[in-house]
Amino acid sequence: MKKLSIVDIANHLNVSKTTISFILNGRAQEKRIGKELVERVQKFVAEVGYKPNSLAKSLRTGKSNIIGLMVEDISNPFFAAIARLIEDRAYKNGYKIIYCSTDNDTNKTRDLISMFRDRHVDGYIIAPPEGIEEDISSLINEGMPVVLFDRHLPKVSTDFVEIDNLFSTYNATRHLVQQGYKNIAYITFASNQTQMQARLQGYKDALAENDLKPYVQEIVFSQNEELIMAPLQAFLKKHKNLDAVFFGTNHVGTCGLKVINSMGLKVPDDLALISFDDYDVFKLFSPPVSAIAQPIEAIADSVITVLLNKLNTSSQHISSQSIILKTDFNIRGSSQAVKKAVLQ
Amino acid sequence: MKKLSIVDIANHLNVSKTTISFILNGRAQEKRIGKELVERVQKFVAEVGYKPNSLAKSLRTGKSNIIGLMVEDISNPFFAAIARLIEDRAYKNGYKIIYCSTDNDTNKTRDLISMFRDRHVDGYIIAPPEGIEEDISSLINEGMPVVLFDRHLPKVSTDFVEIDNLFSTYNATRHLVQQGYKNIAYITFASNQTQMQARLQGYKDALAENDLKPYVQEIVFSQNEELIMAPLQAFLKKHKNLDAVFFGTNHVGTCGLKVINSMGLKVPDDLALISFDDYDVFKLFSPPVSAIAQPIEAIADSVITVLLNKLNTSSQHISSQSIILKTDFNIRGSSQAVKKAVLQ
DNA sequence: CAATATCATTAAATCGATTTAATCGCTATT
DNA sequence: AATAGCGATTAAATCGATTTAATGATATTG
Repeated sequence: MKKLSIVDIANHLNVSKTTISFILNGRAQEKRIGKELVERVQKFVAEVGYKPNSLAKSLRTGKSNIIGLMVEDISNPFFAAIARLIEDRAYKNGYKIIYCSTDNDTNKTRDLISMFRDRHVDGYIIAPPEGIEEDISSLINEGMPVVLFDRHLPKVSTDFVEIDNLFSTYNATRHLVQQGYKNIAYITFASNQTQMQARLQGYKDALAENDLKPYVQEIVFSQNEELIMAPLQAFLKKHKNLDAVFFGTNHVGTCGLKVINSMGLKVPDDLALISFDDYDVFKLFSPPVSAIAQPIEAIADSVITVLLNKLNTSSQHISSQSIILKTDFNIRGSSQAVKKAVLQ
Repeated sequence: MKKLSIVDIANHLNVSKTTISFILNGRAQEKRIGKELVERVQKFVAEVGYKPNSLAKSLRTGKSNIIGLMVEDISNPFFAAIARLIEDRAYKNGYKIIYCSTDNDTNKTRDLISMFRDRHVDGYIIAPPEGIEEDISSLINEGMPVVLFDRHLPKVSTDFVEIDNLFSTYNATRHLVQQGYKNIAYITFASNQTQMQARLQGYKDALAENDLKPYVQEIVFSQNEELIMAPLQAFLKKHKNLDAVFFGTNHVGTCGLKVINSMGLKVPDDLALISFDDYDVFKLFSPPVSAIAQPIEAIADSVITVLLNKLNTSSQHISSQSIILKTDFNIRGSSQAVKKAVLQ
């Protein structure tokens, strides 16, 4: 029982395949096709469960109804959650997702973009690594809808969705200062990506305003957690005077907790903590760790809305938009009184 | 600057497109095409960076080099990790992944399978929900390579990769018994899936062997964590005599920890804990929670290896295989002496 | 009534590849 | 000298849709 093609349908009904195609694509009225013919075709198509071959369709029309989604690492809970929400919205709008993890590797990303292009995806959602500016630009020049998220590329003018990174860390750091902490470290992955730089800057700004000395440790990213924990531990051991630590990403945060646990440090008596990204680990740590929660749903919603918009309006000359979303600062592990004071 | 097609190449070189196709598909020798011609074509193709249109290719050959991956929920860290590993291996072998989350919803899964089929994916990797037996069977009957994982469908004979669920919970429960715990509860999601039933059975078996009374709480799955935590909390409040709790999945485990935290229970003095699936939360909880770790890499490796095998050997009459992998029982939060005793 | 519109439908071209079957020029065989 | 065989290449069919341009039939118009 082979799959039926449009020709089979046409033959069986003694109608040309052109007519079938018109009817199935809702152009019956426009083409003034007889009402009973339309019904007869629709009935038969429903009966045998015919579905047009989408490869053939794509080949002819140039559309694939596939969106390419490139995250940094699908096994990172932040990206997994975003991907999940985007997937749902995309499917509801008739789009499928092909996804992949870039590992922030420029060459890998380049390959992946070329594979996506090859597959004729209709649009791209990308958390871009550095160095990929030209490839993205050429996509855009070809008229491809591209939405960046989590970070952006200053040299590329396109739509992107981000959070207010600088204010988030600035605000949280200021909170630490107000609590009376003096020696506040910031530990992050070494990266020139916009979001990482903005977060670092927010921290520095808050310290500078209060004439405090910054302690920054940048760690080279690695799949191997040991290689993250080792320098982290060395840093903490070197700076015995620290009374608070700010983790720049969820991954640094969990690695940091492991180190702190293994060193037997007490939170927040020995060391107060804040992490970027909120996450079960931080809520369940005892005492729970304060964290900056990104608005995952809003990010996913914005990304897909912007992209669908671009897909549906063929005019390429809408000026691109940047959406900057607010984060939530979830203060934990401090007394009720302090919470109130900070939240005003 | 439009994308080049094989015709453009052919015209430019004054050769037929047939020849180009043969050369590009490595059939030059077989077709005895002149050596310098081959070189001339290859040089030009490399020069202009021509890449065959894969849609057209798929349409003609019926192959897509796409693997459909259906997990329960990509935002669940277990599935996210598996997906990531499968993705890597697939890309290395020239396959792309289209993935989706089934939510264990039979109807949604049916739709998704039909979408995958429509896209002509070459093979399927599925963590199947119940009730999808017929759809999977029909895929297999059509000659599609299908590999199930995490669970299997008893009424469908196909390859699958699983862990030894029954032994895992049996062994861990027995450990609790040996530690002297008497009132051990098992909290899980209500599900007839094979892995869930096997885990439950392992727990029951261990208790039965020791003439202990089982306390089982089955919770209806929900996206909303409140709806998981509420019945969980009610259960714990009802059975004040419990001295240990076994969580059947990572999600139940983290929700359980939240409830236990909010109730102010001390672990393991008030309540000893074990969770299925190991996970940062359990390692960082204080004191850390014992957990059964699935061999993520081995699962992903097995799955993709089996599938690639099926894709490469066209003969469909290799008997299907079931791969059952061992888990690691990570005992935490007990004294060194006890650990040694248990591990022998 | 011839010319023109309108209707309803369809033949044929097209998308960009693969693959089958044919072609053409030579050489070897009988 | 006719035929067969081979080597190198290609014309044409095919995959399954969409879309343009055309067709035949009927209705309208001046």
